[in-house]
Amino acid sequence: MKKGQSSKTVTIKDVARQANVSITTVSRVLNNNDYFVSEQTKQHVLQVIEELKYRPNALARGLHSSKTRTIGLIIQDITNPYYPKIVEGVEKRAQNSGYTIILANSRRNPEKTAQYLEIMWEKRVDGLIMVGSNIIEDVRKNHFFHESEMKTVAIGKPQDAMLHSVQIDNLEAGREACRYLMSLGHRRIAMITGSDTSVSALERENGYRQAMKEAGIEIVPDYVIRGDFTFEGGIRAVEKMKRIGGKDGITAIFAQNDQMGIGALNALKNRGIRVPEDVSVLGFDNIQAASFVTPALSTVAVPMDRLGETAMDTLERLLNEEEVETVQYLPVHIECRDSVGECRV
Amino acid sequence: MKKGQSSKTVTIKDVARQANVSITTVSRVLNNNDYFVSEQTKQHVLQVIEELKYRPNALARGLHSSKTRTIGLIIQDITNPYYPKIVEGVEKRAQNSGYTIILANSRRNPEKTAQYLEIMWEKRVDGLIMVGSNIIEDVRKNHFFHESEMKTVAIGKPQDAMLHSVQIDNLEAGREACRYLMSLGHRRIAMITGSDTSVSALERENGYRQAMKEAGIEIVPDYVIRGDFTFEGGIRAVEKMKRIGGKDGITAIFAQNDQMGIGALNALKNRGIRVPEDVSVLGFDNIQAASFVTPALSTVAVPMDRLGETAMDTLERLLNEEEVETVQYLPVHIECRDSVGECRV
DNA sequence: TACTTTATAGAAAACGTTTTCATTAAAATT
DNA sequence: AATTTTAATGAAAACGTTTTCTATAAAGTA
Repeated sequence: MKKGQSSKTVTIKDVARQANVSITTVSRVLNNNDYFVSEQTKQHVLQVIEELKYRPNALARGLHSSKTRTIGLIIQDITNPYYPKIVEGVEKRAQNSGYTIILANSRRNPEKTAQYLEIMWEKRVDGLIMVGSNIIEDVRKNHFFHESEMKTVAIGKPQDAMLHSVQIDNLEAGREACRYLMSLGHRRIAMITGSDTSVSALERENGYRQAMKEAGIEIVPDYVIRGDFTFEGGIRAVEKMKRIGGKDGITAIFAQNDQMGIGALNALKNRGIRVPEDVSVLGFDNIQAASFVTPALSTVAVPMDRLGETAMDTLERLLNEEEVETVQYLPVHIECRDSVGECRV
Repeated sequence: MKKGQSSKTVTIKDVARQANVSITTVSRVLNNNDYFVSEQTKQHVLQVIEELKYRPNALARGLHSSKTRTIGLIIQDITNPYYPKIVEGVEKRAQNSGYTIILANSRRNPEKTAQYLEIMWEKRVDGLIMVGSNIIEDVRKNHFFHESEMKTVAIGKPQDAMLHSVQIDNLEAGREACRYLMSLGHRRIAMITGSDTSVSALERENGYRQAMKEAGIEIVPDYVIRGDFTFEGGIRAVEKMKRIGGKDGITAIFAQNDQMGIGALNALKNRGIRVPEDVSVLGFDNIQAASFVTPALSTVAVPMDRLGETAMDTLERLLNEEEVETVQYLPVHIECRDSVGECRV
């Protein structure tokens, strides 16, 4: 423990001293505020900075400017295969433009969301991206969210039409999915819904109902089974279904997410029902596991990476005070794999 | 756009003025530095704080104290099902003790890692958790990492024995896995290795070799097939295997991660080889998809959440200047599902 | 030549805290 | 009653930047 050489972290002062200029000048070359500093001094200062490996203290900077180049990303549950892709999308664009992400994983707990918002406010994040209707609502009602007047973009459908958002059109997606099944000859199409608190779930269901109606097919109430977005929920749903396949059984199952779709696949295997020969199964989301299972799950592919990327792009434009359309829809497509086939009856 | 009432954000000054005390006093009640402030004033100030919904500016605080209550979490690829659980583990503990996470997703790019480290240094994170040997090495060699003298804990095996780390014992895990298969009567056990740059992969392989040796079984070179930790790699590996099942074919396949294990499952189905009747398949990691596939994949379960939690706990103790053992091993266990059975030949 | 402009630079205030030091009033001790 | 201790408070410096304002010297302009 020697005394003299305490390796203090190098500040702008050190650079100034070493370069024989004022800190003002250093600050100027640092910010490239070409505000009048001679090329010569500039180069010299730059060299000293390099020598000393000086990096400005972001706290000091932020304190003064109230800009932190940090954004908050609030999600429900990083463990859900749906989210990591979104996170990556956001992260990609964020890093690209010099923003850092504070990750807030609410674990579906509104209280945690509130805590995180308070922290985001304390840390003066420049903006916020939030994913999922629940979160969006939790945030919208929060005091500190309003206090901060944070620029925000939602991934998903906000109640408040004023909020900027990036979404997929769940109704249209449900409709298309259903039409796709009908185009293969299916008429007796069952649906495993999402949890009844989910807005997306409801819209997908409406899309399905609408498509059926348009095709003049009456929906047997038994064909719509409440699910909960879990693997087990998918299994239970299939167990509840009466007749599957055969002359007047269900010929196709449309699950509102892949987890349930995969659950359905497993339950069908257990009941000795072949997919897609006896019944087709269509999922939603296109998580990685969908391509791992056998038969590989056909699904409505949500562009999760693009959602993240677009959200970050939008946020950035908001932060730059540029105009952006309030709601942006991203297209889905149907990823055809092995679990959906033509109707055989 | 009225002029007078610009809703300025409320600072400690506002609280002080409103409460008719000095900012020193406010600061004192804020920090609960029970340094001499009368109960009465304290309550009064607290009330004003509540009224004004005042929250201290973390930047100003951090600037003064050089403590930001923020940690950096550097991972390779959030999209890989292995990581989200770790992230959640870290996040859980972090939030619990008032730390915020800056997420750095390096996307396997050393340059990005370097950029992130620079930012972490600029933002004065208190500590760092890094996951995976590559990352650990990239970080270890980085200038700003040393500059910052950041407290760090690695998840995985660091080259530098001085670094604190939380790990599983890959060699022992490989050994146990292999012994488990042998205990079911398997002798002709193939291994699909991980990428050859991975330290863990090498150790798991060594464990396997050691177990085989201990049992006096010679390893046919053909039985060890280079993989790359991907689903497709698992498929290709199985395609390369000559005899599987039957009198003197391979009776068990030990894949070094679940993705490859699942790939193997698919390839075997394609070749018309039954699992586990003809051949058993054992994976590694225990990702969610392992329980989704059929037959459900038996696997060496890595406690990913615990790794994250323990890492954060350790980091916290480091930050509190407490003593912590340098390396901590967490136990794995074998998750028995359907893809492994007794050897039938 | 005398005055204005312009390029370059620095001093000092500000950002919102925490902390050190000083001050006062009340209480305790002599 | 005079002194010391202690409880409660505030003023001001510090943290590391950016920015505004001021100052100088060189270069143009009249």
